[in-house]
Formats: sequence, C-alpha cells, structure tokens
Amino acid sequence: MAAISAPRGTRDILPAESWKWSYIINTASQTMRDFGFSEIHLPIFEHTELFSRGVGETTDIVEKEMYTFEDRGGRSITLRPEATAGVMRAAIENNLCVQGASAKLWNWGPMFRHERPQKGRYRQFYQIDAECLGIAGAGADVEIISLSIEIFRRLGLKNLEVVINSVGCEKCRPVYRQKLIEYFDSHKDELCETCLTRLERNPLRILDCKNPSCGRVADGAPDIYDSLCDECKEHFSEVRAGLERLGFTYTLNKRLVRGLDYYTKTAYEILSGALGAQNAVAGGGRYDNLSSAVGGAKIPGVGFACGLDRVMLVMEEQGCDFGEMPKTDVYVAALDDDARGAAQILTYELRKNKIASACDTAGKSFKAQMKIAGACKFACIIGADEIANNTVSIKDMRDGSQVNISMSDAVEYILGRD
RNA sequence: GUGAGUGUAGCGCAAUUGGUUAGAGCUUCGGAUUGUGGUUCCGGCGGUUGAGGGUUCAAGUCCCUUCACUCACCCCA
Repeated sequence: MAAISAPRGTRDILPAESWKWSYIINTASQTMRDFGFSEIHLPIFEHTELFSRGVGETTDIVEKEMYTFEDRGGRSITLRPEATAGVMRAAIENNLCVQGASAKLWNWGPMFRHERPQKGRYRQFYQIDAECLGIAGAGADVEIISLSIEIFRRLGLKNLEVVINSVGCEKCRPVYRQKLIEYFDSHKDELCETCLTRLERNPLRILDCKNPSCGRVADGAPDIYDSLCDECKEHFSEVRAGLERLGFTYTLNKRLVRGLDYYTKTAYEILSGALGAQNAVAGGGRYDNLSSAVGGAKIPGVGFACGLDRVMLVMEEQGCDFGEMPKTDVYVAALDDDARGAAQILTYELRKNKIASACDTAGKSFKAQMKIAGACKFACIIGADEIANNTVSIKDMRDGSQVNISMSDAVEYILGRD
C-alpha cells in the first residue's frame, strides 16, 4: 500500500523551519501589542453564509475556491478562506462595538482556498490579520497601514512597495460602476472573454485585468477619483496626509481594485519584488458595509491580512535574521547502563530549573552521546566513579574544560557559568 | 479549471548513441588498544529509477496512461 501524502497545496512545517515561523509570529505579536491590538482566537470553520454574504457572491473566492461541506447536522460549513468576516462576526455576536465602542483585534492562523498551488500560493496558507472595528475616521486607516509596514520593518524585509487606492462607498461606487459599464460597453470588441463576463457582474475588476488589450482599454477608462463623493475624497486625502505625516512613501494605483466585495474607500497592498507572480505580502483596506452584509448593525472597519508563507519566502530570499534556533544547553551523558538512572534524575532536575537539557533514551553508546553533547554548551558526564562519590563531571563543550563537582551543586554551577 | 517543465538512496546529484550487478558526495549508524564531542581515517545501512502498461534481444534512458511536485495563466495573502 502506498504511503499517504499530505493533500495537494498543503505542507508540513518541520522543526528545521518551525522556529523561524515562531520568530515571525512573535515579532508580529509584539508589534500588535505596541499598537494596542489584542489577540482574538476564532473558529477555523464558519457557516458558509458568512462568507457568501460577507466576501461577496460574485467573488472568485466564493464562486470557486471555498472548501465547503455539509456537517452531520446538515448545516453548510466552510473552512475560512479569509479572516475578516469571522472577526466581524465575532464582534457583532459578542457586542464588542456597541454604544460607540471600538475594538482593535488581531489573530493568525490557517486559511483555506481551493486554488492551483504555485510559488507563494497554497491551499492551506497562513495569515496574520489585524482589524480595527468601530472607527470610521481616516486615522484608523493610517494606523492599520502603518502597523503592517512596521511589522515588515521589524522583520527586515527590504524593497517593499506600498500601493493605495480608494474604491468609493455605497453612495459613489454605483455611479462610477455605471460610468464604467457605459465606457467598457463601447469597447466590447477589445475586451477578453473573462472581462466580458466581468462587465455584467463586476466591471471594476476589468481595471485589474493583465490582458494587454484590456489594459489599453482600461487606460482610457473614467477615473474613479472623478466619481468619488465628497466624503470619500476627504477620507482619501486624509489617509494620504496621514501616511505622509509618518514619513511613508507609497504609490497610487487607480487599478488596485481587490477581489473582495466588502472593500470601501481605502484599498491597499504591500508588494515585494522578491516573490514570483504572487507578489503581495499584505493587503487590506476599509470595509464599512461588511457588518450589515452579514446581518449586524453598522460597524465601520479597516484591516489587513499578511501572508505568512510569502513573508517567509521573502525573508529567506533576502537573508533576513530569524534570531537563534533554540537548542539544548546541557546534555547528560551516561557512561554505562548503570548510570542511566542517575542521568535521568539530573536531567529532570535541570529541567525543573528551566535549563534546556536532554539525556539519551534510545540506548545510544557513550561515544554517540558525547557526539550529541557536542552541539550543547555543557555535557554532564556520569559514570561509576561519579555515582560512588555522588558527583558529576561537567565539561564546557565550548572550551573543553572539565570539573568534577558535587551532584547537588550541578544546577547552581551551570546557572552561574552561563 | 488551462498550459509548460520535472520525477533516480533520507537530501542534493551522476549514469556514453537504449547495453553487464544503477554510482559517488552529504546525512545517518558503527569503529579507530576497555571513561570524553566538533576535525581526520575506515566501514556498514540505504533504491521495485513516482506508479502502471507498451516497444525492444535489452529500458533509469524511447512511447502511452496515471499520480505527484514546480512554475505560469487566473485570482489573491
């Protein structure tokens, strides 16, 4: 029988890599704390409706990428394809934003989308997610964008590009949408096949098309900034002013539309040239209509999602620092089988004192044990002589020096020496 | 969902125009005069060449099918 493999688009994060992931998450976690965001833990599956209504029926995610199944109670359940809808659901359900209260929340974990895997794209992928709920003003947008930039700054990512846009609100977007439909309708013969269907369902997405012919048509399309209502214009200029005040450089991209329906006003992405075709390490924006789309009271929100898998790729590519790989500090070697018991006792004693230590449990020879100890700071050696005198020989593996001391002094000696 | 490329030991690779028993390196394990690691030397383990079928006297090598991986389209983190 053939061995079972991990499903396509999933992978194991092995010990050689996992500590680097911890470093990224710890760095993000500390940054979140510094920005006043609290961690929230959410379910990994939700009612399918949350996403079909929240993310949008016409989006690619809902139309063809969700892992949806019926549970044993006959409910339609979906593995979360993104985090924002779940955060909003939790805020509504737990009354986090009633009576004018706001909430700054972050979380990280796996997301699921059924797509063909490629560089930087997996079916189970990991995101760090931050959401600021209950604040309509541009200050929140600036806080979110600066937070994502600061995480990358701390991680040491280089050559990032921040791209921003405004996609309007429920008042002005329909007006712009209508203008676009009229414009593209008169250039139908120059559009690709998928854009012809977009014309019906989601004309904004044509702006995003990479087909050269569509691109040329889009170049002449009406400018969204001419259609923005006064409130959206004002909001957008405040966001830009806020970013400039903090000294950030960014580029404007009228074509930045994003594939999720819930975005209003601000949309932004952070791109890295170190990746392949999937070059966004983070993306987000404002979503003032999401709460009502999923059946709650009106709660404005702004947030971002950061692709951990891609951050990892960029950091490896750019040789970023991950700190030190955790390792065992002390190895307790038993010279013969009679000493194994004493070695276990000393190892546990060290561990109780929070000294990372290990001893052999696989029946390895003394020589093999010393080989392993070579990767540690100290080797504690126990043989017949040590047992007879209730002592332990402690060798500093970095300089080769060795002492024989009373067993009861071992912990203190090691703590004092390092 | 579409296209292209790649599958040989745990890992990264080699094997003439199809030609004997598929090879080194790294890793791992063991040893180098009975209690001491990293370097060095010696040795062992390790492969149904992704799987299945076909052509041939002969297939890792050629053909078909299938699976997996990779990259790209699409879309997005």
